[in-house]
Amino acid sequence: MAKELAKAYNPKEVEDRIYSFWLKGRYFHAEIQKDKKPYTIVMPPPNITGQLHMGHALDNTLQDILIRYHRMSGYDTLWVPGTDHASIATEAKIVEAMKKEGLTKEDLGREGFLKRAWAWKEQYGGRITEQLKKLGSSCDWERERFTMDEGCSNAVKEVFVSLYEKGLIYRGERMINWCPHCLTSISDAEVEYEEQAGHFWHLRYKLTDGSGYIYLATTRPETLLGDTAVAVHPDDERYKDMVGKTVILPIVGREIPIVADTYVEPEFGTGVVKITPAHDPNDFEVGLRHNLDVITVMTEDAKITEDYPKYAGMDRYEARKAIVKDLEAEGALVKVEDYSHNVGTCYRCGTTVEPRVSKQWFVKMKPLAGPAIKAVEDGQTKFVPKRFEKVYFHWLNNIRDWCISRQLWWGHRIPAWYCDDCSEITVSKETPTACAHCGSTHIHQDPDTLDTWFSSALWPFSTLGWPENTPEFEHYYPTNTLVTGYDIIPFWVMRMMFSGIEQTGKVPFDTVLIHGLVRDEQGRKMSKSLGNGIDPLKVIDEYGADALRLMLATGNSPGNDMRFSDKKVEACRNFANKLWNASRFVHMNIDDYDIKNELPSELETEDKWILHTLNNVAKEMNENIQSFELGIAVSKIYDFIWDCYCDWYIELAKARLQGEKAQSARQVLVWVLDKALKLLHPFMPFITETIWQTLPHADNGETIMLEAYPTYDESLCFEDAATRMEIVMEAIRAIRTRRSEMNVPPSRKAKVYIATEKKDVFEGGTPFIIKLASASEVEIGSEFEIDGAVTIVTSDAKIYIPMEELVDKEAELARLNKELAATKKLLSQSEGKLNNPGFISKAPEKVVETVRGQAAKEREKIELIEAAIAALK
RNA sequence: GAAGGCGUAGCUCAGUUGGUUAGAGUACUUGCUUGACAUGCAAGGGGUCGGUGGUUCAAGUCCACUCGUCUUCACCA
Repeated sequence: MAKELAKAYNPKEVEDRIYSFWLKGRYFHAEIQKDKKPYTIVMPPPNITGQLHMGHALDNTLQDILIRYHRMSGYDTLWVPGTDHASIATEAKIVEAMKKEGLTKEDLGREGFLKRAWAWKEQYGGRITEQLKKLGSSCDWERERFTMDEGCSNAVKEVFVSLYEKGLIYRGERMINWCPHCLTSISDAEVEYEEQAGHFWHLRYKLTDGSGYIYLATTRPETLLGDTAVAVHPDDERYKDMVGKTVILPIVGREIPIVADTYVEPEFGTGVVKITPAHDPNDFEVGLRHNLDVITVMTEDAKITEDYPKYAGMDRYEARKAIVKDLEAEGALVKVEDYSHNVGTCYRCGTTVEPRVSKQWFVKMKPLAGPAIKAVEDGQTKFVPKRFEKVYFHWLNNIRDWCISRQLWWGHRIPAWYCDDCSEITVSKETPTACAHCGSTHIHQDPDTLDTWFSSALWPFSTLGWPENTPEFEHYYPTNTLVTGYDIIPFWVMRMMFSGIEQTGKVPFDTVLIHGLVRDEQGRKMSKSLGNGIDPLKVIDEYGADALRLMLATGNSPGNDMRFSDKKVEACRNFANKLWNASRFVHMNIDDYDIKNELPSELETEDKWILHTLNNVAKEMNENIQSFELGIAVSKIYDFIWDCYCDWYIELAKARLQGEKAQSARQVLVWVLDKALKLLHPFMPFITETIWQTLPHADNGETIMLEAYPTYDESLCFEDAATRMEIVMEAIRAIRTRRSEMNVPPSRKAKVYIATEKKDVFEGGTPFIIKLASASEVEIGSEFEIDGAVTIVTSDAKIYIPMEELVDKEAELARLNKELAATKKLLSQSEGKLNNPGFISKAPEKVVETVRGQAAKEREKIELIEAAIAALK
């Protein structure tokens, strides 16, 4: 069967079949195994509105590599998948769809709307998880969770109530970021700032006592309607006498005070600021300090309220124009300047955020941030790369209270009830029937829902059954590795940290593996608006999931952004094909024989060399993966398979497969391929499984997924044989190079004379020199005198190839002299080091030894070259 | 304004705790229908590791300064 394997690897033929095979075998499923060490990852839950993009592909590839590696390494491995309800995104999507039918949320009512939202979730919510399967993600689908499922909802209520009871959740009237389009509050982290061209309107306010004017400037003249003061810096000499006086607010005619506050920068502008406590966060603070009135002048959708009939109903930008015009008419406008400034926008819809005073629920952050900072400082949780700890600390050190209420319906409803009689709040996990304070039954629940991130923050433990002390929670928590992009450290990582510590008393994971963004070929961020996003599913379709995974796992280092390019995926696809064909070669040579996956009792030098090399690769890969150097790890097995196994071992074996030692060659071919497939499996699961299943392996092995990951094996260390092999390989390369330089085609064979002191090494290597260096015959001796021969010198031999018609004695001499000079230069460098007393006394023994050996080789080589030159003359 | 990243071959990027003559992929040049693979094989050219100074026996790697570039956070109305 294997002999009929297609000439090129076709991932489409195998991927779906293999994935179903894995599912059917339930190999992804975790059952608690108390005798094994657990290894747990919780998947960052993609939004149910989402489509798989390159970011997910990268994130999940890295997780799958870690999971598969640990599963093969004997851990009780659990990868919990799931999705996020994404309150604001989902609600926006549904409202939009309803709009097309001419419906609004209010038309359906809360219940009707939620019914519709759940239906939408049922229909589309699983789309992204299906897409994740195409990547080969080996998550435990039987444990798939959703942030709004019953368990997660219980956890949310539990946490809300507990934080409320500890006084860490409060309701208060604060300045919050309000999105006039989404009609909800959003948290500080959800505001994105962008530079916008605007204007600076310079105004003058008349002092009430008629002593003149005070000059100031604003970027938002429309907020003037809500001004309740003008502020200057207390130490500003220019205005010292004015503090305490009042001015007349233009248009409105209100008399407002001039107050002194250090918030004002005397250097900036005129050093005078108009204060609108209801519509600017800084002004709000000033207002609190000076006991100013808070006058809201805008409605929720950012239109001027009925309190100002002249402008009522105008949106903020219309009102701005109208007010500027009126200011001008009144003579209050001094001048207009162009001015570019940063404006906060809603991360979801891009609408300019309107700061607004409103009653919202907040989490008190200071007491929660402290332990979260300490946990990372103490190393209970480590960031990889470490530098991202700074980002984490920066956020936590500068954190403000977290606004968690959202004026949305899709989400976890806030478990708080208000009493219509005594106005007290009852917070409870269970729906109360009466006010906890006065016993009145006239209570109503808060209409708001919680920030999506409130439930995501609990994900590492809510998915394991918390607040119940389930066996899963007991066994798999704390989780091990959290894999995510640096862009969501403030949104998510930080919140999981303080939530985990506060609720469970333990950090939620020991390591945070941070990766960068996948950018487009020109290095731009992939975005919907640019339309430059690359669909991972299309890439999988064209090149295969393994190729995509390999591309994502290599070519960049942790935490750095990477560029996507077809060329890179193509190179990875070629590697898959290379491996496929190597396996095809193995099959062609073993299928007619009885081959077991075990090493022969007698090993040849080349066998020892490949085993020795493989053994070192296994050792290093384990180290690399354990320290999260996944890209380095996979490049090692890539190089091994391509350069060592294919380009050398298979070629070496070809000579042997015709002779009497064929059987042992077959055994080694299979054995090494088997190990190499296992080493590669976490990175390229589909092709490795496919090939592995066709190879001889122990009867109990159903899947490579559950095979042991190869580790270092003392008995496979063949230092000496490996060196002997390398000597022969060096000679082969040297001969090839010379032939190539002289444009001799491989078809033109020539006899090769090797003068060496290591005769046995070259005797063993003779068949390889014949096969791989186009030699017709090899003669080995101590010294040769040959006229008109091409001369090649390696560190261990002088090689002559008699090809008289090609030999230009002069050129040959020139080349040897050049090489002599180069080698002498190297030697003088080495000797320079060795003659340096500082080097000898301070460098480690190992390094000194290496340089000594090097110098010795160089001396030897110089002797050989000199002898060759003498012979030529 | 603050913090951080990046600068290594034409291009995209590796380079692990400082330690042989700095690597890969791709592109380029040359030669090969070599019974696994042209999605391939063999060989080659191409780098003063952004610059200057310092630490060290030893610097692409550590430190200081500097130039260029990108990102995040903050922000003065």
